Parts: sequence; C-alpha cells; structure tokens
Amino acid sequence: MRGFLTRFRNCVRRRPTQAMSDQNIFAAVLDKIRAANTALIKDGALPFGIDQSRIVVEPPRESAHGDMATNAAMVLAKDAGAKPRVLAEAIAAKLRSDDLVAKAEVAGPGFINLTLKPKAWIGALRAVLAAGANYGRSNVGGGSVVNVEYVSANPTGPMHVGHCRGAVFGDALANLLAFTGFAVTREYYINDAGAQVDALARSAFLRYRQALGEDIGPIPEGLYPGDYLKPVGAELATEYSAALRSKLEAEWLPLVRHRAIEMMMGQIRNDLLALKVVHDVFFSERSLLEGPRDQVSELIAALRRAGYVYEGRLPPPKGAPVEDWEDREQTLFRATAFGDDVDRPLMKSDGSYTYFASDIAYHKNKVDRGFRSMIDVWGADHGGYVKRVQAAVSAVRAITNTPTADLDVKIVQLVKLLRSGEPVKMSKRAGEFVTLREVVDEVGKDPVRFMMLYRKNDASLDFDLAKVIEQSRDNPVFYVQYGHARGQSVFRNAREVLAQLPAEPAPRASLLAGAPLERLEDAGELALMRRLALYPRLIEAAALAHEPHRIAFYLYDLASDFHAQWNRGKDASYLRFIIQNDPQITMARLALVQGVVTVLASGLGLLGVEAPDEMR
RNA sequence: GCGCUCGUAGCUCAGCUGGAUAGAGCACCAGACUUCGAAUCUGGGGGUCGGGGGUUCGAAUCCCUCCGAGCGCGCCA
Repeated sequence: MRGFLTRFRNCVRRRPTQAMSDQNIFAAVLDKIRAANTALIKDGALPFGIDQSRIVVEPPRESAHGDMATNAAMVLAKDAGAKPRVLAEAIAAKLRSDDLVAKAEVAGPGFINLTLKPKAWIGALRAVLAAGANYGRSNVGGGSVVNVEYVSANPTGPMHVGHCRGAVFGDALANLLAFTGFAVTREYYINDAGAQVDALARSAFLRYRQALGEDIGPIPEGLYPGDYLKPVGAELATEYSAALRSKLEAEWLPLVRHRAIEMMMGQIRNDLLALKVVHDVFFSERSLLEGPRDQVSELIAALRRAGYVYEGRLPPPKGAPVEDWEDREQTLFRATAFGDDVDRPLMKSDGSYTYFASDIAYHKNKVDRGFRSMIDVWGADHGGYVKRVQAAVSAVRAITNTPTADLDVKIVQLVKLLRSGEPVKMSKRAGEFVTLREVVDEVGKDPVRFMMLYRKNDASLDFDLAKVIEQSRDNPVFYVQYGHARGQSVFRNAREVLAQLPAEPAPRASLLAGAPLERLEDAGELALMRRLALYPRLIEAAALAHEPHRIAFYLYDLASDFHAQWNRGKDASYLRFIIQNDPQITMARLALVQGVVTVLASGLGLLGVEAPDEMR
C-alpha cells in the first residue's frame, strides 16, 4: 500500500425498528405514545392508517424540559389536519393517565415534554441488574449478515501507527454490530498480488543471499530496505540453504514471495493481537486470480456482457502532470454510469489486471458469499477511491441481481503522533516509521484503543504519547477506567457494612436487585439512573450509524456523573454510598453502583478496553 | 483545475441522521478542600455554528454558492 494509512471498511443503513422495550425505556414510551394515538383514532381525533413512523422520543437538550420529548403532534398534524399544539394537548391528556408519567406538557411549536416518575428510572436500574452484561444488547440487526473489512494493510512490512486507527475502529464497530444482532464477519483483504509483493520477494531474496554470507551492498531503489526482512532471509537460508541461488528469478520468486508474505502476515497478526484486534477471515487477493476459477476474468466478462466494460481512451489527468502519460486505448469500466467522475482502467499496459479489477471481483465475491451489507474501513488517503468502489458495487448489484447489496465506506482520518505536544519525527523516505507495536508497547493497548475511538472517524486526531497515560481528569481513558475501578473499590469497602456482599458480579447484582431501590431519591442518584437508561438507545443508534465513538463519549459522561455523585459524599456525608448504620440505603446505593459498573464494563468491552478493578 | 472529508467557545472536540435558549473538557475568573471517600470539588464568564443564499412549522445538521484546511487525482496498492 502506498499511503501512510491503509484501507479499511464499513456499512448498512437500516431504519430503527420497534425495540426491546423491556430494556429501552425510550422505546417503551414510544409504544405508549402509539397506544395513545390508537385511542385517538378510535375517538375520531386522528384518521385511520395515519403514518406514525416519523415519531421519535428523545432526551431533550434542556433538562428543564423534562425527561423526554416527542415530536408526535408535529409530525402528525399535517395528515390529521389539526394544529400541532391542539393535537399535542390531546395526546398529552392520554399520556397523563399512564402509570409511569408524572407530567406531560405541551411546549414550543408542539412538543410534548414528559417527566417520568422516579419508579420509571428505578425500573431502568432493575433492568440493568437483571440483564447484567446483556444490558443494551439488542436485535435490531435481525441476524442479517454483515462483512466488516478493516486493516487490510499490505503484507510488505510491519504495521505502523497509521494503521492503528482503522484497526481499532473496525474492530469496535464489529463488536458493536455483533452486540446489536448482526451476524458479523471480520475480514482482512491481503494484497498479495501485484508488483509490490514481487518487490517484497526480491527484497527478501537479497536478504537471503546476505544470510548466506554474500555482501549485497545497499538495497536498490524500489525495493524494501527495512531490517525486518532479515529474519525472512535467514529463514529462507535455513529452509533452502543455497538451492535458490542458482535458480532463475521466475523460479524462485513465487517461492520466496509466498514465504515472505506468510511471515509478514504472521507478524501483522501478532501485532494486531497486541492491540486485541482480530479477524475471522484473511482473504487473499491472489486467490481471486489463481483459485479454481479466475474470478477476475469472469467478472470482467460478465461486466462486458452487461455493457459496463469497453475499449476506449481516457483524457489525461488534470492538475498534477503525469510524466509518462501515454494516450492509448485500454479496457475500461464504465464507472460514470454509476456516479463516478471518470471511467476506470481494468488492465495495465503489461496486460495484467489493475488493483481495481481485483477489487470489483473481491466485492462480488462478498456478495456471492451472501453478504448484503458490506463495510469497508479505509484510511483518509484512500478517500479518492470511494466513488469508484461504490460504482463497482452498483455494477455488481446489477449483474448479480442483488438490489439489496450495500456498501458503506468508513474513512478514518489521519492520526498525528505527538509526545508532550511535540510532533514525533519520522522519516518516510528512509522508511523510519513508528510501528504500531512500538506505540502499543509504550503506552498499552487501552489508551490506544480508547483515544482512537474518542473522536468521530472522519475527524483528524492528535495522539499524544505522554498525555494518554496521565492519571488525571484530563485523560478520558483514565477517567472512565477509574470510574469502574472506583465502583469496585466501593464494593470492597462495603463489606464492612455488608459482610455477605458477593465478589462476583452476577450474584452481587441479584442480591442487590432485592434492595429497596425506591430510597434512591437524591437528584444525583436519579440522574445516574437516567443516564443508565439511555444506554440501550445509544447502542442501537451507534450501531445503525456505524459510529462506535458515541459509546466512548457516553462512557465519559456516565463516569463523570458517577464521580460527581461520589464527590457529593465528601461534603454531604449522608449521600455516601456506604452508610454505616443503614444497611438498607447502602444496599440500594450499591445497586446503583452495580448498575454503573455494569454499563461501564459493557461499553468498555465493546471498545475493547479493559475495565480494571483497581488503578495501578 | 476536479473530487472526497472537514470548518462549532481562546484550544481540543461532542451535538443522538431536521427539533426548543448549541454542549463538555482544557485554559481563564471566583470560591471550597489541606486530603487515602486519594489520583480534586463547586460555580461563573465566554458563540454571526467559516461567509452568503435557499428548502420548512423548525437548520450546526439537507441543497446551492463562495472562503479556508487536509487527503486524493491513468497503467500503485
């Protein structure tokens, strides 16, 4: 891969459905609103069959507006031929009789603001305690199969820092999708065909000769100079001794190439493992060409039959002048028929296929394997490639008659590596990259993973090696992990009052579920319960939008609420979680802490970050 | 020149696929605490959401157009 970053993958777009209302209180309230509307239809206040799909229930920005707000009246008003505020009042009147609703007020242009009774939030906490690690799990995915392709770094060298972000992003997104009911396949596309791996083979061959004692001098231009190929050379020397040296390149190259790629991929997998990034499938580009069938030729033939391939000429590129531009007729994919800016070549001048040709075949292969939803995670330097692959997928849709096949390409922006605010120097030209391994070894996988996800994927990111291991509030990784550790510390201390408190989460949660939760009436406690209640909704939205960063921000907010409540106990000792002479309130508060800890652990788990029992 | 991604507080960034008076952290200001219920806490000031048009009940969010930044621009992957 040429760029500093590599390619990755992303994508499906799906409407939120009626969710599991036992966990998701917003979905439960939406059901109540629909029921109210049904009653209004019976009353004749709303027409039969009115479209309710645009109704949403969401937390208002302004907490003074209550616990949740709905736009129901505003989206129904037009079809109902009623004024939004009048309709809102009618719906609100129905809702007021609901057991969980404390207040239903009409506001602004026709919002209905709802305030729920504390028992609603206590119910939410009970749901957390009952579900444990499964709290937030959903089935919006409905078991549909999704392919998430990420990393896919060229097997020509070790992974460098630029690969971190896509790797972590893809991995966390896959976790998130699996958690929300998608059948996820995590895939790595190995670019093991083409000129670059031949260059790798030649470089490795030099190292092989070197390992046999030859003086190879400087590594020629165009080959890979890195020391990381020395072990490959040594391995080849052990395996073949001098046998390869006398062979022609055509003979040794495939052998050396195969062995070198194998060893590079071994190292890459190893490095990924250090970041806790895993894949289910490593898909070889070469297998498309050299498998039982030549899938690339087949594909081009199929596209040609459909009229999407032709022989023609391309205008020279504008802007940056291309030195050896040669105007010639070539085999082109009619990408412009699918929204791309220009038609794209499928064959090089030497008669071999372009990378793009393989890539179309690769995406068709995914569709053939049953994936209707494909997500590609790529580095920003491949942004210019998106349109043509989207065009390719459109063509694949057409020739395979699979209208539902969908590709979402997620672009992750550059990561700027800093140390205490100063850019970390690396010389691209000399091949001096900071490797992924070096970074993980220096700061640990958790800071890398969390910080890579504590930003929207398409925003660029500064990663400061010094700041991410700081133990202070300024460091979100620490702040969130400390929240979890602090919760555990409360449990440890609580044994002074409740000697029987189990150390294991599940039995502890079930014991605490029996606590008198109605005694949780402090504003901070209610705020925490509200925050916990948001989690299932947040998870679903993050999954559907393919945006795992939302989890990281949510966790920060939750940890922040939790630390705040803890701190209130410093000034107001009656608010402490552990009250020596009142085991009942202690139990109730421990239940709340259990809820917090459960959700922190769940969210961190999705991000692939540890939830430690103590900070060391 | 074209395309893609961005542009939100002094700085770093959120803003839940169009909702109400746009949020958080840092920094700044003012208080509190003098400590293992440690790895600070509470409150406050601070904004033409890059500019200008448009769409509609309603726009940071969608469309158009400028400005600015990053990335990319046959036969590399």
